Amino acid sequence: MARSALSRDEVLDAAAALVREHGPAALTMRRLAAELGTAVTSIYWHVGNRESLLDALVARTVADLGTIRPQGATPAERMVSVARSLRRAVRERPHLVAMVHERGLTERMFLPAQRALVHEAHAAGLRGAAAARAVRAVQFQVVGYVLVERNRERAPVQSPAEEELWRGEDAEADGPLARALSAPIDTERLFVDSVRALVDGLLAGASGDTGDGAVGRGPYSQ
Amino acid sequence: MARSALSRDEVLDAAAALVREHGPAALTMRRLAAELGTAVTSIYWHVGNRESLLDALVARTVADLGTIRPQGATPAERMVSVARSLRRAVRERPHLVAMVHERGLTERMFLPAQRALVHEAHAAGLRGAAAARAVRAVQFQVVGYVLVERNRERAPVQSPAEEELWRGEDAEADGPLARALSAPIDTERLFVDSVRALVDGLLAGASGDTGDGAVGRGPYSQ
DNA sequence: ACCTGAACACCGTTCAAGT
DNA sequence: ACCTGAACACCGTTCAAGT
Repeated sequence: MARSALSRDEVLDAAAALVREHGPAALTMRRLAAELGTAVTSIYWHVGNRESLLDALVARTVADLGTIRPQGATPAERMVSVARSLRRAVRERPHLVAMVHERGLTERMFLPAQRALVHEAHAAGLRGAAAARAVRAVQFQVVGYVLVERNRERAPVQSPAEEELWRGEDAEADGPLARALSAPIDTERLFVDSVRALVDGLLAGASGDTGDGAVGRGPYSQ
Repeated sequence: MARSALSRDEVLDAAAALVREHGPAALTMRRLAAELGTAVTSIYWHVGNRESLLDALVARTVADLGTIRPQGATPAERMVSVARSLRRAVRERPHLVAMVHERGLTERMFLPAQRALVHEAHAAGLRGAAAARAVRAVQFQVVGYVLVERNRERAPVQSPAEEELWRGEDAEADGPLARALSAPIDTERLFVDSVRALVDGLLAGASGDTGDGAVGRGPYSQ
């Protein structure tokens, strides 16, 4: 006997929950059916096949990450806030974002953020190619950082890695360096510091609503 | 009748070839056996199971990317050369590197490069925590860039993506910006430019064997 | 030491048949 | 319109049996 009114959204919800709680490998059509209390084939009626089920899940994640609300008093602060909220959103659904990444849609996922960055770059007084360069620089930086960070977290114990480094003549001769490199990274802080430094650098000299409207010759203002 | 002397290396070679030519999905135990002209179960004798076969493939890739020969007259040039050769190595075996990434070993893969960077940072006169910060900044930048780049290449046609952006008031009001953002990125150039800018910025003011000992006037001074 | 086929439990997917 | 079980071709893996 069938349970009543299985809907496509219900299927997607259950699939997303499965991925969230047990990882992508746990998402099999049969297990999903069991979870929903239906026959495997019902799922096919609603979502076509596994591939398009994953597509839908990925599309959903892309949409979820599409809501950007920049916060802060200055364009620089708002750009940093965009970066931070993106990073937080990614960390809340790592598996799903990994699936987005596997499907090559990471950039697509960050498009709303790109639009927000364009807006802020403009507000900061950047125009034309310089604005485009700034937006891309920040975008690459943020996306790249998050990917690297995710990777570091999933990485198994790198037993030989750290110690191997100390055997280098350079590290051996420089105690503080060795200690600094062996200490765990405060990734939150490194992230914010990097983004802020980059944004400050990119906006330096641009005229905008940053206060006094001073104009200068910044590194990227050529 | 068995073919003579199947070796573990032979299995790994065939597996790597399969991944290189047809992608990771094509690497099934049965197909691999067919490719080698042996029974499926022979493969199990040599490599244990599929998981450890993949482990071996990944370990091999990590080792392949471990040979770093910095080139250039100055520490800055040599750091950039490390970044460039890493990027090239990744692009030669995208599937295998993706497998390394999936297993969370990207950072481990870049460790030899980190050592090289430590050496050059030292040669440039950086010490202690400042040297560590510089090395990590470059490492995150390079790894992140390569990951983002790979992702962009695999991404399907982003039909709504580009046009959607132009509808933004900011982009519409700024023709050069819109054109710049719609133009394809010269990723090779953007990569080298970014790395060079970062390295210059990081090394600025440090005393080292950079030639005549002249110190740059600013992070991005050409 | 190395290889083999048979067998098991699991996949995704199709299809004719139900209501 | 929606759901079902049976069946198919494919997996990875184990194991007893060969040489």
